Amino acid sequence: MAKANELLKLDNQLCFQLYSASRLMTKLYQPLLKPLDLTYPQYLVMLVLWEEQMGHKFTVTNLGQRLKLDSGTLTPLLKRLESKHLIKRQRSSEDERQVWIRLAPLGDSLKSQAKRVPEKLLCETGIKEQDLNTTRELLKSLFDKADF
Amino acid sequence: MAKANELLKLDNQLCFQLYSASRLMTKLYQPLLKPLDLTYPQYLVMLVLWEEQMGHKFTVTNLGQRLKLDSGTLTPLLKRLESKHLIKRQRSSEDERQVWIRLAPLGDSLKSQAKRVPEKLLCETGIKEQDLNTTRELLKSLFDKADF
DNA sequence: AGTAAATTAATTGTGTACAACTTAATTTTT
DNA sequence: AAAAATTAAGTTGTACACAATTAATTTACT
Repeated sequence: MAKANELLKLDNQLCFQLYSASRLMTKLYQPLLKPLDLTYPQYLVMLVLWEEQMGHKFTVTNLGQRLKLDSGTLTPLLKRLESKHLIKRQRSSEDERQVWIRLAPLGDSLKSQAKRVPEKLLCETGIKEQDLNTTRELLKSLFDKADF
Repeated sequence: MAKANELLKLDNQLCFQLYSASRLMTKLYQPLLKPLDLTYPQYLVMLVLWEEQMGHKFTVTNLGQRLKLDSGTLTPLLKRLESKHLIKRQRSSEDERQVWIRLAPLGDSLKSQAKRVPEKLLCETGIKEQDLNTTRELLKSLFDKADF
């Protein structure tokens, strides 16, 4: 059937556009994150932490819900951030199952440098902020609409 | 500056929407690909091969350009597809640097099952084909426009 | 209270991604 | 033709992702 063949073509699949756009985006961020010594997923974790005041505590589960990542990904990533002295990991004494994650002073001070990253990205890629917002909204609504 | 703080918020970043949408998409495909015993990136490689007649030969570089993946990713992935007898890898005799990749009979026969995957995905997620097309076009134009 | 069920991180194993490098083969220069 | 540059695929090392499992703890329930 012609229809199924068309659907099967790589370029016609949203999945592939998303997949390659996402990886491209990571590559675009890389040179901007290198001075901060952060990988892209590490940067995302820091973004979440930076949204709150310095003393704010997150559990690993909190971060996971926000970023849609599980402990299998987060635990080693957070250990790497800790070894760079950007965050502190501390097992909760109230509930020994939980581990509190919070900004360390070095991680907090990194925020001012990070603030320049989004505008630099727009600038360097020549992406119009309007186009970017449109795409972002469309993606968000598409995935909010579907029930998963 | 308020503007920079807003830009820094996770939800305002297209990068994060792309990143999580892409991973979500992978997860949605997973149950559909499991019967085919394919991972999502393996499925993408197969899509490229299925676009051509059975005898068509691709080099690793060809596939890499199409999928925007390098040999460091493709070589082990292709070896896994070969071990499942879905493709054949054969070093070219004309140019010994190259390796020809082509569908094996089993890989070719898998195409008929794979044809159902895209429609099943739309069906199971309730995503409207129209919304999907709009997003796909917007993403494509956004990334074609930027010069990278 | 005491046990079952649920929750939280961590661990294990597989499979990408990709930078940087290596090796071998081919092409271009000189 | 020999040297230099380029190209193709593979290798190595690091860092995700994530399914499945485990271990420790807490909560719920009888």
